[in-house]
Amino acid sequence: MTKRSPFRYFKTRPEIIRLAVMMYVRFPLSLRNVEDLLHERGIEISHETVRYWWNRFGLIFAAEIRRNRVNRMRSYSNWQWHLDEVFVKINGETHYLWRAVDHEGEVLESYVTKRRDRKAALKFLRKSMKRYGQPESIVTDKLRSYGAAMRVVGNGSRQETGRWLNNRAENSHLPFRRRERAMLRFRQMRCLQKFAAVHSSVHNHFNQERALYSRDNFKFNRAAALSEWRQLCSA
DNA sequence: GTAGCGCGTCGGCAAGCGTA
DNA sequence: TACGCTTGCCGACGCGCTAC
Repeated sequence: MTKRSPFRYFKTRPEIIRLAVMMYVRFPLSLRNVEDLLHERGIEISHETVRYWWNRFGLIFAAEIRRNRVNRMRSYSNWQWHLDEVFVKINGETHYLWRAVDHEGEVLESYVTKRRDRKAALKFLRKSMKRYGQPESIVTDKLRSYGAAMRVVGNGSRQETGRWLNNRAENSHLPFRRRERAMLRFRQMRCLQKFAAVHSSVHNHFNQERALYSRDNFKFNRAAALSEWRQLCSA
């Protein structure tokens, strides 16, 4: 069975679509910023087209990035997970974005809920464990919903809590917060869920932790990530 | 200090156009 | 006819300015 290209029917070249989606998701740019930057390169499209592409291809690209990483045997570590949640306002209503991060700072899972209770924590935990399996230990803040949910799934003994232990998860919110600020706000819960999922995949893909490597290594990894991005959905 | 206002920018929607 | 894409507009919100 031959796989049909998701770019079929599109008038614009796939590399331009990939570029626009990468600009919008990876950097704190608005739809209109992307429109203007592409205009500078002689590409005439409207901000609505950028939104249309990102809606159409965001999840497809994110899924392919995840698949590629698994295929390259970059197994997601189950040694230690860090869980944390942040407030996100949608039309004046508080929602919660839950995140699971592994010990290397790689975002494993993002999930949006309206509440912060045991039920929400349980749903998030089950979703993460379904995809990545059971971790050896889970670091959380002192929100009691985590403990209650972990007792339900039978790994209550693996929980570690501490004021500073969870900085890794807290730090993972920073790029998201920067992005949220640029967008000014999210309008819908499903939009936030979608953006969080795609943003974490793209952030994982391009995040080279430049401080930990030599300049040469960093440049090599960055070029490899970009080259891989340019191949997305090209098969 | 703060309340009110106007402006600019944002994402999002609906309708319609152009093209294969 | 189906689909990609544009246009025009909307409501929400942040920010700066002004008056009190």
